[in-house]
Amino acid sequence: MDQLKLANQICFPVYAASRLIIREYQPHLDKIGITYPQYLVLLVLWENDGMAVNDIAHKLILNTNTVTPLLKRMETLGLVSRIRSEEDERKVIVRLTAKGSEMKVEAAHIPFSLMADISPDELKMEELLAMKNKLEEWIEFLKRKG
Amino acid sequence: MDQLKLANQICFPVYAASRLIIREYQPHLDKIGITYPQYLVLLVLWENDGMAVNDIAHKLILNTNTVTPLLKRMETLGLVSRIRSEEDERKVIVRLTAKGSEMKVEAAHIPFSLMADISPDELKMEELLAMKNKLEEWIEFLKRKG
DNA sequence: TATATTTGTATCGTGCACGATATAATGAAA
DNA sequence: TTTCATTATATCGTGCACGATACAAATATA
Repeated sequence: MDQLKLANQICFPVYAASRLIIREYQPHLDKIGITYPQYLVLLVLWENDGMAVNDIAHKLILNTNTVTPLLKRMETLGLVSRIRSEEDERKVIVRLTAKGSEMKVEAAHIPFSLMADISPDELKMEELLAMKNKLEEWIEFLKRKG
Repeated sequence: MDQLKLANQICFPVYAASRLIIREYQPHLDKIGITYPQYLVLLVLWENDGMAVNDIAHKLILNTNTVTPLLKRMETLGLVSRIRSEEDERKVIVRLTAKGSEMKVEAAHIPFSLMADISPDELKMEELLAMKNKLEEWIEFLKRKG
């Protein structure tokens, strides 16, 4: 094997898998009218409502200049409210609306449907979990050095 | 266990890792003036010059409506030529220009630099290779069903 | 041969994703 | 308290990424 190309060989599969997985999410998310990044924001807020823009960006490892317009679109959809904090007027606090909260019920089936969609018989659950753990280890490293 | 928690999602680490890795490529690619998807197209053409748009898209698991404008930008940069095939006038054959070919020399160091950047001591080479193999197995499954 | 279907590429619109930059609020230092 | 650096968010421009759609060339079918 050509060791020189190891980096390319390891990085392309991550990039390709990411897009393929998001493609699998899409039909499920279409039914409730949101995108994958919007779904991620909802996951974060369902777990801890009322976060600042920066905290959401940090959770999702995204830049704030990606998250700000994303949240504006979600505000237009009626999923969240964006209200400037009174204690610190630099911060904008993002809260779920009733619609945004209630969408959790509609989305409850998605992780289960997804696992059925994306988990091949050849790849056992333990293998996926092992890969998840290795990726998270890797992400922590990349975040520290970035 | 709450399935709707970010930490419990298997797909988010793949999505996040993909972006973090591309961020690591960026400074290296900036030096030669291309983006990560453009670099992938060059990798494909360096290996097999003179491919149709569709074949490049298939190799990169991208839609042609992503690849067409990508190739047009690369044509503007003087990296490739796009010439309609004479045997089959539906096809557009993409070939490296002299500049595109020669860029292989400038890019030769990137896989080395990248491995130094992205490979933490905690994650051994064999573990990265094992993850690569699992991801490729997964990708094959997702491609088949998509 | 005429018609229908498939194939290959391109166009359009929307939504990320991010570097560069701007701006106001906060906090620290002189 | 004035000045300076930092923090939090927003704006702008460029480049993907993809669904929907269009269209011409090639192929299959009647």
